[in-house]
Amino acid sequence: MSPTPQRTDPLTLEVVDLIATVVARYHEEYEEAAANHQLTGAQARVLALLSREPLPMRHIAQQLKCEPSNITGIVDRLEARGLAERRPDPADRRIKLAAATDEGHETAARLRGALHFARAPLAGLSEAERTSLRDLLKRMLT
Amino acid sequence: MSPTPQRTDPLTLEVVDLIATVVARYHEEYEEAAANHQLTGAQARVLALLSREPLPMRHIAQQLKCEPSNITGIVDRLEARGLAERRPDPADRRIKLAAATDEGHETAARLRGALHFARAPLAGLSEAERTSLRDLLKRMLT
DNA sequence: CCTTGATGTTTGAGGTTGTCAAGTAACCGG
DNA sequence: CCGGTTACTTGACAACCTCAAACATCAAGG
Repeated sequence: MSPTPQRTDPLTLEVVDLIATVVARYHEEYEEAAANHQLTGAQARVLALLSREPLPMRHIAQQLKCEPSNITGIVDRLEARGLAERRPDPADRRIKLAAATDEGHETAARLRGALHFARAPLAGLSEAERTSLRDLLKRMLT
Repeated sequence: MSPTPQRTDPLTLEVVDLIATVVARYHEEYEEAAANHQLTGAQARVLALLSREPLPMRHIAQQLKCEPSNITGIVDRLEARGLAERRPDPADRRIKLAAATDEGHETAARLRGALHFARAPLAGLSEAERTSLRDLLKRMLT
């Protein structure tokens, strides 16, 4: 479908494999941390967004790359648990702003802490190594 | 919950953020590649496993870290599409070996190709950089 | 003002993924 | 051959996700 040259040398394949492993482990730990707080992965992701600032439903859907109607259900469940609430947008009555409640903010903060712990493998690297890793990842992300 | 020292310096947080971005992008592209072949992410992951070798249902569940009963449905759908089939294990009649059909192997191969393309950002790195990245990732994964 | 079109959210149907508990079939050790 | 374990499937249920349709609201033009 494309004449783009692709790297298939052993080194690249090895790096691709390592990245796949990192991705898999990251996901496991994220889901586990969410489950420890009685949340699903999707609920945890939405709550993390809302803990930064209230957002219109549509914006949440864009961030999560899914349909807005999907967000309705997720926020419903967060609301039923008292972790989020819907507020009117003073400037546009069509919009509903989803916002974290006090309890939601607390839960989000605990989750963030758990994630830092989950990401602890970085602790095995020296500062110079972390700098190097940062620069390489930055370049990879163009 | 734990006295483990946690790194919260700006550099570590930056790396954590970059990894989160890599994870998110990797996932998007994987789901997109799967969708291009009329597969869900879970189906693509199972098919990728089966394209390497036939596996007992239980082993698939262990690799995917889910319940075996979940695999039943996924293999059912792959089988309905003619991409996989169930074979008896000659040594143990309790076991059903899920295996990719010819068409399944072809689909898996096309998927792999699409993924290599999706992972192309690595192409922006020199060989020395890829080596460095490989070693850092290896160390991160202990 | 009022109509027309676009936007934001929700609802309902339907499919996939996931869990758990129960059931069936087959292996294995005593 | 019996009892316990193992492998898979089934059924019930919840969450996630998409799509199409409905509804309210906004915004612009006649």
